[in-house]
Amino acid sequence: MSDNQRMTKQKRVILEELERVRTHPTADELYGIVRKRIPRISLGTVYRNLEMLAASGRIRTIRTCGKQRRFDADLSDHVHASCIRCGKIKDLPGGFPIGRLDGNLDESEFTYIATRIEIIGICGDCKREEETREG
Amino acid sequence: MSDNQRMTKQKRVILEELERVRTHPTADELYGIVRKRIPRISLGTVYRNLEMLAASGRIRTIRTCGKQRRFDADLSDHVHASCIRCGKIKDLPGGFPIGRLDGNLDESEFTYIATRIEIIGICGDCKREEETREG
DNA sequence: TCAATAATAGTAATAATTACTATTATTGTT
DNA sequence: AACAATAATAGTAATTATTACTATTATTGA
Repeated sequence: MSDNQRMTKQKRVILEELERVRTHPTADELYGIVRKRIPRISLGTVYRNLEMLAASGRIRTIRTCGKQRRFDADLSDHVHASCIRCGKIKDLPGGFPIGRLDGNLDESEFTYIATRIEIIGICGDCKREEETREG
Repeated sequence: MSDNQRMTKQKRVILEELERVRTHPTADELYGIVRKRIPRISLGTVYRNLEMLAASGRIRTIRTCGKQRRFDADLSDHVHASCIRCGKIKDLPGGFPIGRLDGNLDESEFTYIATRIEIIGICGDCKREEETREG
């Protein structure tokens, strides 16, 4: 880290595990994963590190469906498919279909950082669950 | 309402005010607005009605930056510009630059509802505030 | 090795949202 | 217009995600 952040064991493992999974986990899902390697880590540490990693641009946070924030270590442009039922997010293959979408932006009034594209819908698991419930 | 929802005075005023403003308010911002017309309305009623209106497809909910959900009565395809500092969301003029972005979707595994596009950045107000703070 | 201090674990606090309940208002029917 | 059924309300309590706090521990540059 070039800023004054220290690379602790906790931060390294959190980042490693976030990079490994492709599920865009919530903080407590990641907490569950990381605890297998650092059993005494606390949820607050997971939150704090995710916050720091996001602030330094190392990971991204996602808010779409569901009430929990999610995290993504993949910084490349890609499209997310979010389920309105369970809140889970999957990556869509095929990369980013458009470039910087700031043609209509008044740059003096809005400083551009990034473009986000997502597909909203219902994932297969939730769909099947609804179908069995309805008969 | 064609479903079994009743059109109460509260619901009507909430919808009217949400349609009037163009700021994509949070539930409690809207609560403040609606209270001018219905002083004894409760915040829970605002939440419940926004929930019902969203469920019946009459409005949309937005989660991007900031920890509060926001609401939008404009169902037409349009791009949002979200500020990572204050969480406020503005509409970008110029309509929707791409169509249904589901070319890469496996329809059997994900039921398409909508495409959302947003620009992430820092709004003019927050930018100016940062500049004065830094000198 | 060591001093400075960033980060930790554990816990308490905060804030957004949801649930609960007795009462009120809407709506389809008469 | 009055009525019965019941959806929705106000007010409040509960829940849940996230953040703040604090004494202790671990990292890092010298």
